[in-house]
Amino acid sequence: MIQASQKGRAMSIRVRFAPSPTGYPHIGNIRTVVFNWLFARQQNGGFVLRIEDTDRERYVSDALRVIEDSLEWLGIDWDEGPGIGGDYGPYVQSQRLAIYKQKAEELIDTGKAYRCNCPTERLEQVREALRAKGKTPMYDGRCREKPMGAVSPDEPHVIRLKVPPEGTTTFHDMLRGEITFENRLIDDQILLKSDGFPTYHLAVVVDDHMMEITHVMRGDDWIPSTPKRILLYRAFGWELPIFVHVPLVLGPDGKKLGKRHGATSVDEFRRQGYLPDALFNFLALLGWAPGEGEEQEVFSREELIERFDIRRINLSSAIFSYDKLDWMNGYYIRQMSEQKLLQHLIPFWADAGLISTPVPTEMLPTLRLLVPLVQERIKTLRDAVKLTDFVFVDIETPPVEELIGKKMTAKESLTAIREVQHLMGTLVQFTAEAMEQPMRDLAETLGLKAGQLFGIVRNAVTGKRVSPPLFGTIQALGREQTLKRLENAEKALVAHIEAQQKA
RNA sequence: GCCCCCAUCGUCUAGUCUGGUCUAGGACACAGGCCUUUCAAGCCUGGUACAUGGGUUCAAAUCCCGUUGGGGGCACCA
Repeated sequence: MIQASQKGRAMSIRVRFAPSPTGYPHIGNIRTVVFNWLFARQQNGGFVLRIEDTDRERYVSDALRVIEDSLEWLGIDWDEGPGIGGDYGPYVQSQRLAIYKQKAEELIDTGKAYRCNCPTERLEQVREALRAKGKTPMYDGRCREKPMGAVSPDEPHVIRLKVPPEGTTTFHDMLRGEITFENRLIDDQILLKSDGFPTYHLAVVVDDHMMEITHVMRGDDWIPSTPKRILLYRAFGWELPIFVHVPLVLGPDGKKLGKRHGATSVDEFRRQGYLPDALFNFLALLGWAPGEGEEQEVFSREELIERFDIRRINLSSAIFSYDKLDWMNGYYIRQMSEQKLLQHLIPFWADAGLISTPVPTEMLPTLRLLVPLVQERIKTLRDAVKLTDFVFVDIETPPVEELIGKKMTAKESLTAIREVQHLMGTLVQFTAEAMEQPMRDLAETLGLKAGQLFGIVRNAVTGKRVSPPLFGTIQALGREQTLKRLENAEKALVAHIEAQQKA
């Protein structure tokens, strides 16, 4: 953690991630967080985590914990925030209510805001009427016209911003330039709700100002409501931060990524067996590219920090490609040391109920044998489970058709199985290296292609047509299990041949 | 409905700001091939894109305008 910035460090940039604990952080928001974090780390600036828990109705109790866990898992650290504090705290908005209230009252005193006690039903009616006329639904300003004091501070009410009825409001976006809105289409935004909590607009402006945030980088779904906040900054007489609206991340259907798109929360990606470094790399490249003819796709965190450039963020939204993420994750897996991969794999085997944790010492050699076998075959860590489950649990003897080799009879297959049984039973060293050549020799002796023989054995021993390399698999399985499964296969073939003869 | 943003292969993108070097490059995915005990991995090859109409210019993917398309927003939600 770097020391929280002092006011004197005017040169230092400060950005923030300000999630609302109404759900788990999803991958689209996190992509924007990645941009913020990369920028902060590159500029040696501050990265602030602030919790915007001003919606009491949608509050999810464990969301804060999951948000923190997700960030930590992805290797995104923050310099100030809940738990660790900082010079600008508290960093949880529900602990700052007095500030927002005071700021809202200030605006009433200066004539920039007013109290409104219109009931919800009336507001809905007003909006509906405007909608029916094809106009933008918004508040009609009834309470705005009332004399000061008409709505008592003691009765239930909200505080609204007085938006100029005419003219335009323009702000500068670092990526898009000037964006202009007509004031007559901007609603008299509620700043303070009747429950005493601020709305997003008030809280974010007050906090970004007080916390000296220099760059407000967020999704471009916030563009249409930005003028409301620009007006707020002006009402307070505060300097504007630099606005950077980054494009949204879309689901495969082209719509804003959300709960309906299946696995979207960071937590789900973790559970599915994605590596944090791979996900981070992928996310950094979603809507941003180093350019300059660069064709590299895999970047270390350090490289990304070094090369990230806000100005190179794309303007159009990007569809989240699970295919490319899978490829990248597989790539990272292949780059990993076997020892490291083993450590990553253990929790997944354990979750599947295939092994217990802590891993029993006698189980470790088996796992170590399995790692190189699966390493280049899996795209996610969880893929290893299906690829190796037969090593840990008993298999069903496969249907007899699977035990008969290509272009072979049942009898020939039976002979082959018996020869393999003999071979496996008499091997001095039960290792992949020791069995490969004898097995190849055996195939030749039997007049079979290696593939024919190995196919039969693969089915007999793994119960599958597709498996990791056969000899490594057999070694991992061990002599006892191998012989047992070969015996079962032999019995199945014998039964099949007898049945054929009777018919 | 109104407002705002955006527009290069199916997808992520390079190239657009500083027009010519772009018969548009890379990656993922897909197809074929090689390798091979299956599946992968790896290597090789292939197809697919400047939304559209008008300008400006000797020259436009690149600049301007319209159209179309896509997305987002219009709450006492963030």
